[in-house]
Amino acid sequence: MRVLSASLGQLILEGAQAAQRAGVLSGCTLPEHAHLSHPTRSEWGDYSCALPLQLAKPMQQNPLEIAGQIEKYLPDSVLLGDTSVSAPGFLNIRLNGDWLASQIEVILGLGSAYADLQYGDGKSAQVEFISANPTGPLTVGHGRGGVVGDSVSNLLAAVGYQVTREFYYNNAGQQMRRLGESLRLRYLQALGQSVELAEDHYHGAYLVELGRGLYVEHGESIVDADWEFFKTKAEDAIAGNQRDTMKILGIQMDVFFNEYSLYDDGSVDKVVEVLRDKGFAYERDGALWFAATSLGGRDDRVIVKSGGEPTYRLPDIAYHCNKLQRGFDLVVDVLGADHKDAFPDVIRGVEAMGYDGSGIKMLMNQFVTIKGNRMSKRSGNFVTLDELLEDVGPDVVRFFMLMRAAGSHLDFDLDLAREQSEKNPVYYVQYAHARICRVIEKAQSEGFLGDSGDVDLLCHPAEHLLIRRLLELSDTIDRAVRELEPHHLTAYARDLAGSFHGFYRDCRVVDVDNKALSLARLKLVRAARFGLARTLELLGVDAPKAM
RNA sequence: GCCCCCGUAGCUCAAUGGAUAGAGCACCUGACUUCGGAUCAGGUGGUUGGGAGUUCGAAUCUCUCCGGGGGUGCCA
Repeated sequence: MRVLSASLGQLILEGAQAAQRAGVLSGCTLPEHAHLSHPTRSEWGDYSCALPLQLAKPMQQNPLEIAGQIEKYLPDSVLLGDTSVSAPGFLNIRLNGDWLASQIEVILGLGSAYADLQYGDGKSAQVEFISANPTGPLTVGHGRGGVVGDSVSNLLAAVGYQVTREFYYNNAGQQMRRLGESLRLRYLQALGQSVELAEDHYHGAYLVELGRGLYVEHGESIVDADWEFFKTKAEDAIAGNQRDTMKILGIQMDVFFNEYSLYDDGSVDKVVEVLRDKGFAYERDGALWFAATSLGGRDDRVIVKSGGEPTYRLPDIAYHCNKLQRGFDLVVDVLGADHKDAFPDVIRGVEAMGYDGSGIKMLMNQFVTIKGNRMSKRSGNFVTLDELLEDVGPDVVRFFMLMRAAGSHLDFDLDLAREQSEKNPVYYVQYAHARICRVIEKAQSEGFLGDSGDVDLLCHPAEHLLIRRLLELSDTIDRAVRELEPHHLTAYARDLAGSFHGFYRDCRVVDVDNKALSLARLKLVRAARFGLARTLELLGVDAPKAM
């Protein structure tokens, strides 16, 4: 399917070109795209375009006159219904009702993939998200990144990309030592020893439980084990817990990329070697520095500490080189706000290594608060994603996380999320789907079978609006992919559900006294089911048949 | 100090340089004895944090100030 607003914009540009050729508009350069919007008043049609206003200056002509000429020279197209011009210079378009009705058959023919696009065909994309250290349960912040990353993955697949969902398993480095030490101390506490955790240890209750568990299992036999033993115990338990949580949230990773492998296969050493050879790395104060400033960065960065241990930046660069070596056309890093500043340095590192970093995009998501409370993992004061999921369920978590632009702070409204009523926007959308299923069942029970309906009978404004909305799923997918902003889907889901509810009120579907119209409307209802189910699928939210 | 993100209705947030800035929640008033009322229709509610600038046109772009968050580690 094609993006409707883009097709209309193309027609308008063709009209402008034709008017230029006819000499009624001056021959200035036209923009590549004509932007369309939905007008606020229904008498202005389905779409309006401000192109004439933009052209007024370069053309040295009155915008209303420009709009009139473009209207006159619009090419013949089945898409176009009434057109009009309004002050101060808008060109308004109403879609052709017959064409709209005919699109129902197109949707039914294509099924739930009807709105998919093809511009990613033959390309591959990798989306890295969550990538939590195995040092504690997933937080609601990880949940946001997870839901955003998973939906972006769905969206990329919907435009044709072969998508790999990847979790960077960050299990080397100093944090893991702290984790091992923390668990060792918790175990010793379980033995009754009076030892205290240091400030930079992990204080969460989950390690207390793990420590007790180790005591129950091993007694005092591991009292002399070192931090690495405890690190492995903690890591295994926590990673398993994280995967369980992701499963509940409906996230299925394709690859768990292990940081250790970058050391094992020499990738990390290779980065050091190449950066040294190219003069992008130098020694100072016993440490190895990456000369980020020579590549436009603000500060040079340590990549190997004076003790010989790499900082996180070094394996990060190696990892991103590895992504490009695997041939991905598009790489998306879904990062929390705390990792945002490190991203440009990684890209500089990748480019210093000789790769083209332009295909690597960052999707930053701001932190999440619940009822206004900040959460911090090291202090142990946080609501886990597990707890949130148990409280309100995965559908509500996913939908709420996707209601906001990723870059906006998200204040999770627990009271609203717990509300199982009309107040909750998730149920508004799911209810529309359940209602659709019920109408279809009702129609079958009343003997409306088969697909003989004639869609030409559908000419009610509420029907037209619903069809238009269904077609706009392509626009929504296109925009969400272009901007890497999956939250457009939740807004669309509410609009589409609203259009269906409006249609349901105005247009009775199952009417034994009007079989022909009933059969036609039934087709529209089935098409609406594809649209709503697909939207919910892209969001990762269940589309229930009853609720 | 410096860098980045955010600031929009009482609350939580939308809005691709375009028309009278939109939804949901809250509050108020209504709706088919028929397909699910978890719905629908209407109302109240705004100096888009303040100020200046660019533009025919600014929530959107620029500058400045204020407020919130993040970063500025040889932590990740």
